[in-house]
Amino acid sequence: MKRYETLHDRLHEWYRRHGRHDLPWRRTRDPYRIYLSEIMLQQTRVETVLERYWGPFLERFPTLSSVAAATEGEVLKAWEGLGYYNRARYLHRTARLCDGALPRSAAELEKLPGIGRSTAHAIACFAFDEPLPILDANVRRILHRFFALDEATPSRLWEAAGELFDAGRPYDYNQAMMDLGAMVCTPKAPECSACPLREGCAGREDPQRYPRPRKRPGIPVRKRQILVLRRGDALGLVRNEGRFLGGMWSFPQRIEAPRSGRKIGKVRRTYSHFRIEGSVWEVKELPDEKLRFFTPAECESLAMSALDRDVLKLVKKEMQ
DNA sequence: CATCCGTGGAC
DNA sequence: TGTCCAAGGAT
Repeated sequence: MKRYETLHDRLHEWYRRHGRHDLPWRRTRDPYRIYLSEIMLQQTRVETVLERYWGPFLERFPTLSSVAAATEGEVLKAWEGLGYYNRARYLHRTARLCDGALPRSAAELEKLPGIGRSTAHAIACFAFDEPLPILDANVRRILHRFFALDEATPSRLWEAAGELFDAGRPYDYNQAMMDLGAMVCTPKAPECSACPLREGCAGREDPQRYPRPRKRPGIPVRKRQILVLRRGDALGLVRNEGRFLGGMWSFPQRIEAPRSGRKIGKVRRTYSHFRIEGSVWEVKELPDEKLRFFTPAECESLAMSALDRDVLKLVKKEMQ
């Protein structure tokens, strides 16, 4: 596509000068590390991954084989605090499916659990130089503005992504677009005057108009009773099944308050689509529950959600 | 196509 | 405090 040659040149020059070249996953071609970064960064801020997860996780799991050799629980533990824990379970499944090495094409990568089209393209491009565009939140916002799209289907956005794509320098193009979206073409106050694509941008007169903001339904509040059963120094926990916090250990929850027990505090937490307001009770008995008992020290090696970590903190205060 | 799936920072 | 949102994918 000759049409965007000048804009591509400006984009690359902007990226050379302002890009985040020090990001650790840009300083490696190790497919596993690139893959891990793409999974960690799904719906997660760069700063969070950079500061709290990248180093510790790689120290514990330096290779794809080391992930495959671990239990799911161990991988979840290393993922603790990052959220969207299905990512960690898919990572574990993928590691076991791959037997040491990731496939080298986007088509094969996309067949693996937890890897969709955009992530497959990202890994294939960044690790194996396959010339394919990505379509993350940054690129999507740029495309909405560049082509003045109020709203667009995924199909239309992929088409737009392919149109603006620079197949001649796929690695730098994709990285540059993500940086541009994160640093210049931002959601709230885009700096169009600093944008290397401004001359071709159909939306630059009113960038805030694109994309049209999605109506967010209010999230419901779920009131829950959180039950703490002690057996000596040990606490009764259950392992979540299903997709919500699947594989993570939690204090049991009920809708109804216990008939007897002592209230020791409150916790609240907002998830992606609901909020929990929990009353924490110390109870003496808890029928019909598949409990396993762990001391607070043993809990440190279990994968627990942020809410259950808050509950555990309350309980430890009570036990002193 | 709509809904589900966490967390914490910015404002 | 409430709201938005950040390198998406599975169902």
